[in-house]
Amino acid sequence: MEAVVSRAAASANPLEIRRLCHDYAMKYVNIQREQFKRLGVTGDWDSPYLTLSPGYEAGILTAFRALVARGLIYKGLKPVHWCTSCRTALAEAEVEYEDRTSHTVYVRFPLLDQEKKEVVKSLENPSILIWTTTPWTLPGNLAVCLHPDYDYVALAHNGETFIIAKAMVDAVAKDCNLDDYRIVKEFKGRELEGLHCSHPLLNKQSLVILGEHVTLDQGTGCVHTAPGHGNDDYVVGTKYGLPVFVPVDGEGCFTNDFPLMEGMLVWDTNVPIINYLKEKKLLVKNGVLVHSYPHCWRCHNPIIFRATEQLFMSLDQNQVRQRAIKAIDEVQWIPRWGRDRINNMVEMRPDWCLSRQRCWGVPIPAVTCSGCNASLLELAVIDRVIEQVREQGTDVWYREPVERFVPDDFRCPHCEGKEFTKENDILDVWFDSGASHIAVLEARDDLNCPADLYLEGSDQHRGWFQSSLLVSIGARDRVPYRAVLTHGFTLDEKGEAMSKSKGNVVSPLDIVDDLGADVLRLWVASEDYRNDMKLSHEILERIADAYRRIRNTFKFVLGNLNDFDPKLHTVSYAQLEELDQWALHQLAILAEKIYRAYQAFEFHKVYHLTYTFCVVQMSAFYLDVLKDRLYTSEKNDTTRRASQTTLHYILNALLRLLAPIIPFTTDEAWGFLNEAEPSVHLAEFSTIPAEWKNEPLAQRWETLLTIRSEACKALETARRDKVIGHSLDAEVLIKTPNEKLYDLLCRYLPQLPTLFIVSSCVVAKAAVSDTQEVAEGQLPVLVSIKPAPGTKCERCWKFGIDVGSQKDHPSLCQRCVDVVRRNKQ
RNA sequence: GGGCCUAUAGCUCAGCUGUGGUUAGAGCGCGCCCCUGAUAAGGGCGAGGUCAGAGGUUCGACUCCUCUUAGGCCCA
Repeated sequence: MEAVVSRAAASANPLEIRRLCHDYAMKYVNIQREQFKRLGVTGDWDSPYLTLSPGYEAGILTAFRALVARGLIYKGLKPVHWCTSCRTALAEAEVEYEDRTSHTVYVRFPLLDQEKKEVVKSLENPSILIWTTTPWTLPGNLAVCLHPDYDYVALAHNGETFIIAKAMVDAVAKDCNLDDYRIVKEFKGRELEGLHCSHPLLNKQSLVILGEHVTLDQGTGCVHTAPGHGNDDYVVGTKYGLPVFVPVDGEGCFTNDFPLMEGMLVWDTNVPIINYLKEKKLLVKNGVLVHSYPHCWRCHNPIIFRATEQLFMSLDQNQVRQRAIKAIDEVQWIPRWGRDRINNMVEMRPDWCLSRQRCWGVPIPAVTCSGCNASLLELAVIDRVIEQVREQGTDVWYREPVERFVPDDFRCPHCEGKEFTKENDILDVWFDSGASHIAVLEARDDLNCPADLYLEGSDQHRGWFQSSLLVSIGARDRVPYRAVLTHGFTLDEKGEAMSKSKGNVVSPLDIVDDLGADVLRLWVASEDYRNDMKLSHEILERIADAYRRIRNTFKFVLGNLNDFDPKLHTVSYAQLEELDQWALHQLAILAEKIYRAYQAFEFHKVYHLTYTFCVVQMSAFYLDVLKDRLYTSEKNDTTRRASQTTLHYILNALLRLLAPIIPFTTDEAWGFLNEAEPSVHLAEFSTIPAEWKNEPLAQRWETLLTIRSEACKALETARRDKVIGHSLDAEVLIKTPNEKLYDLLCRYLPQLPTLFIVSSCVVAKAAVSDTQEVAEGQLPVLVSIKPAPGTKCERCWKFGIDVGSQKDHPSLCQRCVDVVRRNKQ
């Protein structure tokens, strides 16, 4: 962001850049806030915590102060991108890659102590051959790095021996015109660890070390290593305890650490160095190469890697690392492998480089003594900074003179000096976010630390989760969170990452515009977020279908509750039909499973459970069967009111259960339910009465449903044979040899036509032989279909022999006649 | 190259979790049919996987181990 803003305002001062960055950030804060609202995200939108607010900034510095007080902050050298003409460090985003022609050199590093290792003892004038495109970094050389597991060879040529990687022999021999060479020895890289070579330019030694970063795509497999001039070199050098040697100053000129060319600009030394190596017979071959090389985005000059003083948080002082690793096991990681992921990262990571050479951020509250040039981090100074930042924000550091932050009686502890200048660097932004448990949780009365849950994508095991943990352990010696949940990433239909260049990006905002926020939310809920989630046209289409189905179920139930007032018409549980009790049993089971799924953060199970419930239990069975009762019974008939009571319970519970997932739809439906709470989001998950769960009843009904399914199969056959069209055209005959089944069927005989949605049913005993064909595991029943006897009642559509028995209602069955007559009264 | 993760029907998920064992389940979609009093709806029936691939352990593996392939996140 600072780069974007700086490019727009070329020659702005720090305060101006900071103002532009602030406005830029606020613009996106507001955009994002509106987007979150549109997505139905719950939040305290009027008082978000913003890392750029004065209170938060003071919190960041409070965290930093605690680390200083515990002795965890130190200065060290670390290589950064450095522009020699701008005299400044560059962030990754400020580096642009352009083609550049570089000098390439093959240089021999003669072995000094070949007698120390058996494998090289007998070699004649052995040296390790390196290749580099930056000859000017050779003065900074401290080591030669080999891969421990690669094969290396000793290649004899003209009375001397070169050591290079076996895989590179052909390329190197060709490049260096080594015609008749012989391979005299072969060994693994690790066998040479600890040997010494003579330094090509300085009167010192170069250590042979091992590193996994060594590659075989270019060079010799032996890497010239200058810890002050490269990140890999720095990291591997640190492992071997090598110093960070930088013979180059801020203007890109050699210091007196390389007396031979002291004061010369590094770019001007490549040729002199090559000539010098030639003289010393150390150069095997030189050439040129066009390759992509980092340049400064501002002045377009090539940049260098140069170690500069940076501020670090130590992880091994006070055993921060060990304590963090111990603390990781106090946290619940969801999914569980998150523990291994962050554990490995904390175990392996280097000390945290906290300083950045930028101006948009929280300034490091250090002062430099003008007398002795010592950089000072003093608690007394930091406290004054915190105090003023809390009131005025961190601009105060840039706006006010240093005297405002240094107590009058303060003297440099090294030289008693009393003149100081302010530090220019800021803190890493990961420190900003990593301090939220101090800047927010500790600061707000309505919040507590540790937090119940941190929730982010799995990339944050290296980001926020880790920075929070390290700041928290370092500054407070406690975990910042009790649980950490991570989700995967959204991928395209093939499971590949979305990117602009691939053109497979699907914007969530477009989905919201096309299908609505609840459909997008339903999709999120439907996927198992613990893995990566695929998004495609088909998937969205499926979800939109499912959404409509759920919404339609709400609509259907609401329509049938139109004349139902729960206060007046509710029927007691005991008065409900068994079918209704079955439905409430199913609801109770569903609610139980959903509670469990929510508690386990398994939202996709909530989706699948409710969706299947709406489709299978409700739409395809209960609601379908209920239509006869709802449409043809007398308005105030107890059984009709019983069905409405049940529907009311079911919808009420469903809306509460789905409110977190489809908040807009459930709240809209809730409005028609006339409940006490004005919004479903103010209602709680309902407690399901214990009596609703009725296992014996459920088991009887499971059998009935199995028979129903047999009946449906038979009805389908009859439909195919043109015996019937609608199921109400049919009479079902069920025969079974099984006593228990027969008794069950007789017991429920009056209800069977309703359950099967047919006009009549007949149950009969069958001989055992009749059902021998029935496969094992299936119920021993035989179902046959014939057209229902009688004529069709105009009102309830059922066939009956009693239709027309009343002269004043020639097209109605007796049941309908009774209802019609009573309604007239 | 390293750490961690994923791979079950067209789609989304079950199953496999330190406890391997009859014909691998569901819903959607699809096909065919019915209905028209949930209608930019509703109902029924049906066809689809041998569990990414290879090898191993075992009497027996989707389920355990190894490798390979494809993909993801984070590093290098």
